[in-house]
Amino acid sequence: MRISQFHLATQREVPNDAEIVSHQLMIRTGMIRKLTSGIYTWTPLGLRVLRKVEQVVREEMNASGCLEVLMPAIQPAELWQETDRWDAFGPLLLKITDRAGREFAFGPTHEEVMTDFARAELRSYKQLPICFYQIQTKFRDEIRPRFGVMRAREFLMKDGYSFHMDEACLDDFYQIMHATYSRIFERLGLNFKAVEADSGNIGGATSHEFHVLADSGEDQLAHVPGAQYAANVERAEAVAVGERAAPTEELKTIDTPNAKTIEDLVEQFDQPIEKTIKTLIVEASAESEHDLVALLVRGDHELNDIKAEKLEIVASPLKMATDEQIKKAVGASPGSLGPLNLPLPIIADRQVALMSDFSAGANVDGKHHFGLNWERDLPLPDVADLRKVVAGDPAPDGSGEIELIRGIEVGHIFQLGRKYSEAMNAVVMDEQGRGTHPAMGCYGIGVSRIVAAAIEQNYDERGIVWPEPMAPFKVVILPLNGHKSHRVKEFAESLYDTLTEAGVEVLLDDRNQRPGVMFADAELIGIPHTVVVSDRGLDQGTIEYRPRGSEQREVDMNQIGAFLLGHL
RNA sequence: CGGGGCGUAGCGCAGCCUGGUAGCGCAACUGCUUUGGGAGCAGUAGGUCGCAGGUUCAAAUCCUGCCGCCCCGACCA
Repeated sequence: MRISQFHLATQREVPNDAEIVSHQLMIRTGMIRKLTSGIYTWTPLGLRVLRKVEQVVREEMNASGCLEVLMPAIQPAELWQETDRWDAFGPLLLKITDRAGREFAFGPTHEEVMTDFARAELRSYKQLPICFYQIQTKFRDEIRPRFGVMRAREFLMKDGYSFHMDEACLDDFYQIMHATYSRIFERLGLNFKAVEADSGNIGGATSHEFHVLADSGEDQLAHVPGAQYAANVERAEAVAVGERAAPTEELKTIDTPNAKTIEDLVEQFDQPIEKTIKTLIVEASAESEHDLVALLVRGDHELNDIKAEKLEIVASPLKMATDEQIKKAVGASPGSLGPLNLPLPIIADRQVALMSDFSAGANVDGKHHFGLNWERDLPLPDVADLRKVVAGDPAPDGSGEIELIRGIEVGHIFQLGRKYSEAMNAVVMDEQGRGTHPAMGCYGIGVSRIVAAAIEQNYDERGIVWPEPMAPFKVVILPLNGHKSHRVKEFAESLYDTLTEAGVEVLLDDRNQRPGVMFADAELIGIPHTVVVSDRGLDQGTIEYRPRGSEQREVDMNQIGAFLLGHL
């Protein structure tokens, strides 16, 4: 491609709404342009990258036996009503009405459409297992779109769905998909990690996420360096450490008029934070016959919302009680709550159950108890895993100490089970001629998000440093003063022809720009291999070769073609 | 949705407080010069000042309403 024939639209300045590096660079390189909040145009440059990712995904899915389809983006409300997700999916679902007043949604995911397809197409166990996938535009009316295509409302996603006669078969295929995903991210040249995950509102039991590792990632991951264990902190099990020591202190009630937080208590009363208890009041579930529930975590620990709302007694989604609710139920303010004489159901974190001689609010404003001990001063409440893991915690599999890192979720695989096949009555005949609801798996990859995630992981002060498999072009040729020097121009043209004929994606900068502009653009858009043709070099019989992100060197002008072909 | 901020040329901004000719940098266009790190000079073009009302002799500027966008929280590929 000649730049003069291309639409290269780089810019020096970035719009002030671009917060993170990938968003800034995608705008500066001209890969994307915003149409409106969370909705972007992919320019020719950006689309080349998007297609690269898409193609790797497609090839690996095909290689694992999956079959590509393309399903409608617009889906009728009736399908979503069958699974109760028309309402349950909430405002994330973009709803559309046609001229006849019929309701539709712009698909945020395709379980319903796929299950509908399957119930029509799949009749016999002989057709199973089978996996269909598509690469298609989705729309989720995100509460807050941000970071460019990283969290866009409209985005490109690969979603696959598999069907199986039994769980064992599903599990086997799930492992295949796990391996397929790993190959995809390896091929793309990304530093990634697969972690145990929470399955969220898609449903299902077993689930893994694939994360591109980057400090700007929105997700926190718990892993053990050098070992197997890795989980999203949302999900990571917190193991209690140690044993409960025997009481050594007397129970005392102390006036603490100025201690409204755990930090105050620690500072003003010289309490070790590991000896304090944080009492959080949340709304109870409708089935529980309570209004509120108290959750206890150690003072230096944080409540894990996901774990909490999975408890039967706790309302889901989790809702913290208001100050008024607490005042009414307990008679004290949030700064003075504790488990002793608390007129609410109580659930303690595992670690809390091992504490002794601890302090907590007295449920009277301005008073705390010190020297509290379970089973002496108050009964041990129900115990559950409630807290977020922290660095240094032992991994639940005993493999070592947990370290926390950040990642960008780019893939998610689920074992859905029979949730959708039952809800939508998809039935296939088994070997005995009995109708069976097939077990399903579901496998997503955020194709457009991968592009942004790759940049978060691969850039320097000059621009993007594409992993070679994602680069929009492999080589860029810069003829310095090519419009003045015939031999520079001719050499560049001839090299361009050689590489093009060899099937290399090569960009020729034929814009008559000054060298600085050419270098800056080549580096900004992150082309892996730059070739500089100049009079200076030709005088010495050499061509300059600059791999993006490492040292340049001179190559014999007669060898440069072969040299490049050998390096690509 | 709650809290905060911003809408002036393609992009980044000033002007608004204190009403009176709409301005700067980058980008764009023309010419000349320049050519190994985002050039210089000269010139040109480009604006319903987010929209609608109101106040006023006069509104980018003051008032009211609406719309859009961004940031902080809950959601997700």
